[in-house]
Amino acid sequence: MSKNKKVTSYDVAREAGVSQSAVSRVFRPGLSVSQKTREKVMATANKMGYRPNAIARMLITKQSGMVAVIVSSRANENYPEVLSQVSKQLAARNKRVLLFTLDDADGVDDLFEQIWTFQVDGVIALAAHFESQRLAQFEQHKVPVVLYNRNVPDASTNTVCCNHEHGIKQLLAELKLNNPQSYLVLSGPTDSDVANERREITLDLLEKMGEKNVHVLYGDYTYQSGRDCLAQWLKKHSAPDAVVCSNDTMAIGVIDEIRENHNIHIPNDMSVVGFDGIASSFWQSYQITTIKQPVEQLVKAAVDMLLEHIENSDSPPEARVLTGTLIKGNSVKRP
Amino acid sequence: MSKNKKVTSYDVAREAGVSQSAVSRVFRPGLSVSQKTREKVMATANKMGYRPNAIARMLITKQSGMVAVIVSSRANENYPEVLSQVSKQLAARNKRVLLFTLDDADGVDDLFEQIWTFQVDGVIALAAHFESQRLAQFEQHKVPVVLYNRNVPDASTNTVCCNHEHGIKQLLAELKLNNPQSYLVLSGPTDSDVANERREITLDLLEKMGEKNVHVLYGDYTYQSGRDCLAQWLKKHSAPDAVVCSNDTMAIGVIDEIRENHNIHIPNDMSVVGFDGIASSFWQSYQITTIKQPVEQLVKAAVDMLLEHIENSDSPPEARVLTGTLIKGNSVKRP
DNA sequence: TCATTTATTGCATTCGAAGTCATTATTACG
DNA sequence: CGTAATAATGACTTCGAATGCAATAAATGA
Repeated sequence: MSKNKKVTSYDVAREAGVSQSAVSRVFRPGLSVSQKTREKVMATANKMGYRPNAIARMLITKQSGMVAVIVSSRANENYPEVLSQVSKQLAARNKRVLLFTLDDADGVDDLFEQIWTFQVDGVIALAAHFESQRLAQFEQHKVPVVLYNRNVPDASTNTVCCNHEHGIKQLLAELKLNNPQSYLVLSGPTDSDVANERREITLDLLEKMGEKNVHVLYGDYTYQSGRDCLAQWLKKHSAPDAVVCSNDTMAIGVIDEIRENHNIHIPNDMSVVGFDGIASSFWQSYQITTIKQPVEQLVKAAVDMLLEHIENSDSPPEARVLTGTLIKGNSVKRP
Repeated sequence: MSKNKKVTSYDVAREAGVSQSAVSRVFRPGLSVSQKTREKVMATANKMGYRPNAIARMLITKQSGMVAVIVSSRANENYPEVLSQVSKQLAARNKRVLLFTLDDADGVDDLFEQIWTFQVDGVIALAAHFESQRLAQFEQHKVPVVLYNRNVPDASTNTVCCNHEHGIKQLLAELKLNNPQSYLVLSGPTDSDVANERREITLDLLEKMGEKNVHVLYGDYTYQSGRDCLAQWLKKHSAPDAVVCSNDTMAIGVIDEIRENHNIHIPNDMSVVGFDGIASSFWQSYQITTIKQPVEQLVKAAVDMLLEHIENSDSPPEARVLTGTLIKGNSVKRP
């Protein structure tokens, strides 16, 4: 029945007839306390409903035990799974998630203010785009950061990423089995680094394959944009043999648009591939041929890396690239 | 170029030739500081890269500015949207989100420990089940809490919820247009309060409508469980005329199962309804008749309520019930 | 049993900003 | 110009737990 004010370590100490230090030591693991006082303190602490105040602890230890997780609105549909994994895996390492959602570029200034003032131990950014000068700030403030799902060429930042080139190569090989004569590349928004990377890799590979008949359209990763792009295209052009989408959601949109408004059969008349391996890409009605990102391993890599840098502030930046798995769905004809 | 240690208000004060109090005042809005010192302090602060330490502030003000958001694994597919809304709306009210994911009942003890130690200003629980004795703890610790998407009968807790009864009534009325002879109710998991509520309401209403041929199956809110339940059922029984699913994801599973393995046409031979109005329920290939939850308004209600209780600790508990909108899709035949 | 090592304990200080209060600088006004 | 009212400022204390250090108790060995 705690009346009105919070119970502090002093209150417990007084009640248990020990010093405040003793109480503190009982609640810190691995410190020298006799069995007798430990029990005595624990008993009174429980009785009084005492819980150590993490804020005070943070102030003195200079470790907040919190990791800022930044979710950009450009993160695609697999972000809920990623976020849930991040939370779980950080919890297992005794870190809490301070969540920030980033809507537009405007919010970045404020976001960074928050990050510095909240003294987070580290930062994980999901698919967010930061200028390199922003990234430099992390170093200045000595806050370790890991970029999830982003490749930074200059290699001075910690990144975890799925191997886009390898994945897209596999997808294109799968498409090539049917020897398509025309390609439509459905890119994500140009303000998404991942989208740009996927598009450029796709175009490069297609060029290397000697494909001439390649066109690019720009969506925004959403279902509707997948539909709209395809509808738009078919108004003026004939159907492409293969559609390469930068993510599964747009691929689903493409499939639905074709189904509703056009007399084209997938995969017989047209092939569609996606990327990510989100849950709905496996649904019976779609069964998209795609690359499934190894989310759990990616997150594990990100968390491991972040904690390494938190514990060891001078470990060098690192880029980990994991390989996704090709899912042979039913949106590409199998000869 | 901050060398190694963090810049504190004292450092800025010394550099700017003022007292620490002055620096503090500059960074607190609405306090009496002359234009001259304000500028002087701001200048040196910027030069030195000073940011107020939120941890220290929390300690003295006894306000962490953080709200714990608990996401239960039982939260269904619309939780990413909810979470994103929560984060946005709390940010607008100058609160940060400390995210906790709750996997199983085991984690609850630990979760509550964390909540108390981190001195959060309030808690929003998404679709989580807590024993009433747990809820009492919030009161003891004087931490305001709002349960999202949960109805608690005893009314001593703040809750925000979609009007299940009204919604389900509309869905059943929609089904009734085809005068179905048999109903299959596909419930969510029994350890989810929302699932139980939706199921019981459904059964009550069906009984009041005088329907005799009603059967219940239990899934776990997932796509696969929707498929499995229906497959299982059809092995031994004939197809029901109407399937009432506790959420959209299972409804999608039901539709896909029918499409793949059975010669039954939806909606001509069988009607299916869902609940939630998740994005994929609108997709062309499904177009489920469902109730769309007013997520933004629900979250706004939750956030408003929480902040009201944070600012005014003796305001009485409140239950807000918002009404969802019936989406007339294509999974129920329209006479 | 006594000296010596080792395990416990308490005191006092620290973390960094905020707020109280008394003091000083400004302004307003008769 | 003097006085009252107001604004601005700084010294000092506070929040609650952690920790270095010194003091004390327990354990070990001779």
